Amino acid sequence: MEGADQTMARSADPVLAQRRRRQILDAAISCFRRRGFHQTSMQEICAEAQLSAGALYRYFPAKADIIAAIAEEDWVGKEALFNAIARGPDVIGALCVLAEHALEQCGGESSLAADVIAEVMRDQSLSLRFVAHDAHVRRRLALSLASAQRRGHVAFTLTPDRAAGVVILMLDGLVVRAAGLGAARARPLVEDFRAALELIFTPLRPHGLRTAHPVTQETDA
Amino acid sequence: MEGADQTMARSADPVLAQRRRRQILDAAISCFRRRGFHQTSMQEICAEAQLSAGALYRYFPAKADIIAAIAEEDWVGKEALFNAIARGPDVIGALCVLAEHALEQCGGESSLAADVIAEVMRDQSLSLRFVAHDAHVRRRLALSLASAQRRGHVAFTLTPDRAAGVVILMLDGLVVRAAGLGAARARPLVEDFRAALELIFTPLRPHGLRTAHPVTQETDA
DNA sequence: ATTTAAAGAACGAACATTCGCTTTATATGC
DNA sequence: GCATATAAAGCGAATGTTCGTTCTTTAAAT
Repeated sequence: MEGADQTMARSADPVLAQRRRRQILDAAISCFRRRGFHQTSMQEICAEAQLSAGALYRYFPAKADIIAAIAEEDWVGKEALFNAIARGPDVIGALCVLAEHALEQCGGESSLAADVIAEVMRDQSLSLRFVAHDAHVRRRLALSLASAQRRGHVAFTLTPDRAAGVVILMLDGLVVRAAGLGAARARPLVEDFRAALELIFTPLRPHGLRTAHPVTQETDA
Repeated sequence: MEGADQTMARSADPVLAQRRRRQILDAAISCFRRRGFHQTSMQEICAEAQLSAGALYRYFPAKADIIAAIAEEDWVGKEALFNAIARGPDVIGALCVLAEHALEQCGGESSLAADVIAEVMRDQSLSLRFVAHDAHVRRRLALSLASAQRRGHVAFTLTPDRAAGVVILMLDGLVVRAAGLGAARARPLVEDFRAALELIFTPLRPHGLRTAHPVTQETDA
């Protein structure tokens, strides 16, 4: 066999490759936000990334792979957020922060949430990953809620799993409306979200002293 | 100037035109469900509708108009559903029926919900219509809930408007997850939805006999 | 000298839309 | 009634563009 250890020029640097991938992903995210997955051309992404088509295709073999990478990144980020939640006593507050965060991700510019879901519906490998991530998030949130209940930070009558389901339902709804209405118009919905949370999760005083009434004052009957 | 009132032949029949529009819309919906708005070609829609491109363009001047018509139709349908709700005593039941209905619309095949939202984000005229329809639905639901409360069918501590916001949040979440997970996997979420509703809206006995506690009973403190 | 990285022109396929033509149905003149 | 003029309805190939991707070439670094 001819030379395996001949001259060796310019070893492939994985850290530089990772940097390029990030640069491409950032450019793609920016373009996709502006025009959506299928209305954005590869040339647009190339221009935004200041890279040629040939170079880009060295890092992502197809457009679908860019989309998949963006979706994956999004889900991993969400998992991290959910993992960090509800360690403190103020579970409701933490969930509202999460809601605000979700809202701001769609702020000003368009979010990719709708595009990602649309893609998940039609791409089987994306679908599998989505289902897995979703199950993980729900399980994690249920555990956190159960833990918070055990520590006496919060009281609720639902199963932790069901409670997690409800919370996720509302958060997803928030994301959709933020996408459809824009962040500004969707912001008041966070207060609706909070109000619902306070009905579902009765907050308790850190030392067991209960609050008077978890909800708004009554209107006339 | 030659004949203005010469012979007059074959008057344009608006009912036939409407029939053709429907045929085209049905074909487009079918295609769009399968492949999404921007991955479906006009030729595909023509084939599905068994119509030539030239004929199709007589009824819809552009692809975007087909999309807009489908979205509009969807929203009008939703408004009708919300208008009919909560006339009876079982508000929660009616809302769950609505949830089931939303779920089944995505059953088996993909829904267009995500595609529509993605389009709304980037098309200004669509966005205006969406905001209007959304506001209308929310107002209507709030009125229905207030009415049900006045009649003693249900009791809740939230503002009717806030309550409506929460319900819509959850319903939207349901639609998204039905789209992402498929109808089968999303079905259990309807029970979560119902459980949440029962915490927010305490059902009352038809003759005004109130149930014991509008909110959750307390756990240990 | 050799290999990686980048470039960017080139590729065929597919796209939304248009256009000139044909068919079809009807209202009129005889 | 029949022929005919008229316009709506429909057709489908053609249009020019744009697409995602590939390929050949060049630059840089070891």
